[in-house]
Amino acid sequence: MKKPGRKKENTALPPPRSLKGKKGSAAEATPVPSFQAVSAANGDRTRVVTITDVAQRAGVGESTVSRVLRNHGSVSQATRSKILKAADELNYVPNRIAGTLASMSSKLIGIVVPSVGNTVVPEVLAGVNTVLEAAGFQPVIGVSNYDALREEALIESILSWRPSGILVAGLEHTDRARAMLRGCGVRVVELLDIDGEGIDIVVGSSQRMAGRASAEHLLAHSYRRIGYVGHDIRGDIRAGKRLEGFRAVLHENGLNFVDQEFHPSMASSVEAGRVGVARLLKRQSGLDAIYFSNDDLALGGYFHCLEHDISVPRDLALFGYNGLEITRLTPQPLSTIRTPRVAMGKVGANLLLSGGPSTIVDVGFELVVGATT
Amino acid sequence: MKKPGRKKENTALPPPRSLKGKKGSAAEATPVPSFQAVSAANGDRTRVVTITDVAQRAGVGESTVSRVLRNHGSVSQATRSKILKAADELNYVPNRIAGTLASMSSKLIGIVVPSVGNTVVPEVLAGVNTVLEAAGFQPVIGVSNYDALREEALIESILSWRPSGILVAGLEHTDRARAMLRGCGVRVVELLDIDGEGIDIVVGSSQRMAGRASAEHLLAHSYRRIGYVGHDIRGDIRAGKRLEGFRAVLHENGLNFVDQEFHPSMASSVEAGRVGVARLLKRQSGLDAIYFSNDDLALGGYFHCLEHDISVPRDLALFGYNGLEITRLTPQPLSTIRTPRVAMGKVGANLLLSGGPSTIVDVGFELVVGATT
DNA sequence: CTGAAAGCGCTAACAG
DNA sequence: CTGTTAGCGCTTTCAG
Repeated sequence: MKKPGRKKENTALPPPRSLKGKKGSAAEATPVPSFQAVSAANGDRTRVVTITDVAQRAGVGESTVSRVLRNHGSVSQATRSKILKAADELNYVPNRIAGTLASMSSKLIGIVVPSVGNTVVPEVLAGVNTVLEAAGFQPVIGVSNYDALREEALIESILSWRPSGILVAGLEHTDRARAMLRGCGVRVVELLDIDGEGIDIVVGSSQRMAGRASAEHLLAHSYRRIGYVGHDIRGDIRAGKRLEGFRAVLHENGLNFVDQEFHPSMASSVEAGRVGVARLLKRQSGLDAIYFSNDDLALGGYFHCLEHDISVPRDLALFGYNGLEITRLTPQPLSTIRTPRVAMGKVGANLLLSGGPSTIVDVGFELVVGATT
Repeated sequence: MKKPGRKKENTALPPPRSLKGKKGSAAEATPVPSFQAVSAANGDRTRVVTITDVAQRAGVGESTVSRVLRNHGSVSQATRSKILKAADELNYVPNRIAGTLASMSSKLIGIVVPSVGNTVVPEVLAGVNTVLEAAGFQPVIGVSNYDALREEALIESILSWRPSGILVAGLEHTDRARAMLRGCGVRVVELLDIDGEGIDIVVGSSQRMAGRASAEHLLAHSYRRIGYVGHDIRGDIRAGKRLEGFRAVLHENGLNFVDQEFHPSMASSVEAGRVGVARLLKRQSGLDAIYFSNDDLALGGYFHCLEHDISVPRDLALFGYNGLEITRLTPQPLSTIRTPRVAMGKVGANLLLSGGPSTIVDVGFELVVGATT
């Protein structure tokens, strides 16, 4: 007699732990020895409740249970409630891994973001999440830390969960990452930026135009001796594009940055802005305005000015990017460019789920004239 | 002839829209038709490459491919490279859904957080992620918005992905949520707070003690007419506990809050702090210090003072909670309580994966005496 | 060192 | 309306 493959254990199924100790918080003296499902080798192996258990308890077939639980197909009210009751009593939690494999369509959505330094990414995610949740999807997230190779690895890893769609930040990816996204067979949304070639759906605003708008604003306000303070933008491609746009306008007007300072920190930060401005001013280049890679840095610069009694914008004008909530709450609201991040996330997620054609959505940006220019 | 079961569809799946107007960036000449797929079975159905395809191409059995790909079990160098080559050529991306189902152990970790308003949660997640990633785990995240029922739903939903562990914020959950966490059979980590009854592993710091320490600090500095500015703390239980601790100390000293202001906003925010302080001061209660539910609020209050030339701390002292980076970069560093968030995340994730016994880890906090008290 | 085959838990035809 | 059954793609015995 052959006995290949794994044999189904016949271990006695311990009564489905009815945890419901009810009776309130405090009490609850359940002895739970060492949690983790009593992996106690052999002996009493704790098995998780399956649809089969529910079916048996309700005295019906598995498929009927499946129908009821997914609320799909018609089932008599009587059977339905019988099943629901059984499921509840057994504390049944469906196994979506199995469901996904069987149905070949998952309720997982992959998301790869560059960082979670400031609130920009979280805000976008909040928008995305609103939509996903309403549609019953669960996000699987990866953080690349502005590292293209890490991003590539994350994409591969996430794709192996066979998500129904994937959202990534920006348009720049390694060739292999792009190839994977192209070939994975699911919708791809690239968020935040629209300057470049997209894969499928692109939702964002032009970084270059934002940079240009910032420069034009400063020039229109007669600032001419402009400096730049940024973080390490080798990885932050979008910050680089803004800088490029800004610089282009300067050039078109026969100008250039008078001085600039790059903070070696990878992530943008308030501190980088503070330090950068301090250094720049120490060099006495006679600046009348500073353009920052984003609001975090601008905020830092602004704090430096506040502390050192540098009158803004009389002595020095400041301009950032993002339009973070905090920038309109500082003693003087900061001049910046605000992007509709939550909306961007919602739009992206909606397009991802909607199944429409590939598109590019420019959500635009708004130049916020604060009191620092 | 019976033909039950599902027949494999032959529907032509539309090729994953190649938005690409080609011409791409530099290289990209790789003929990679369409990544991971196109096993163009019969017809032109875009089928995803499976382990079977790799096995066939390499002329070996599936199990051998599995062994090589998981780097588990011994395989001759020759076969190994043959397989690796085949997998590469086919652009094979393993299906972890299937793998998880078969092995009954996933590389997914569930995470449920209350919000992503400020950087507190992202920082904890960063710590968690560092550890998870290094161990090859992928986080599945849910955001509860400080809503216990939503949290319960999220926990259930996440548990249905059969994660190998789950991290949640705080110790307060609905009875059903707690029951699910207890009975799910995997390790559970409760982060941020340690004041209460934990389920399995608890990593955080005492909110109550933090509140007490704040009060003691202010009293020690002779502030007596203290006010409170907070957001809607019905949902933010931890803020409530801090307030409770603070108030307890006041009572023990025969004092009480002179006045208080709760901003109806659910999430904490800089604006709530600004508005709250403005209202409080308008009532002229002769306050000499204000305790905030957290740094966001404190920051808002500080900005109000800066704008209205209220000398801090001479006219008014301010005290927050969290120790966000920005609080030490404002013109005057804010007095606050700093918690080791990244470390907390790391510790939590490590314990989750390590398989040790249930424990409670108090990561403590540090009272940062800034310039606002 | 390698292959065959039996499931993992669930979904989706298909046949009552 | 409901049960039966054949997989989903992979892992894991078990037998060469």
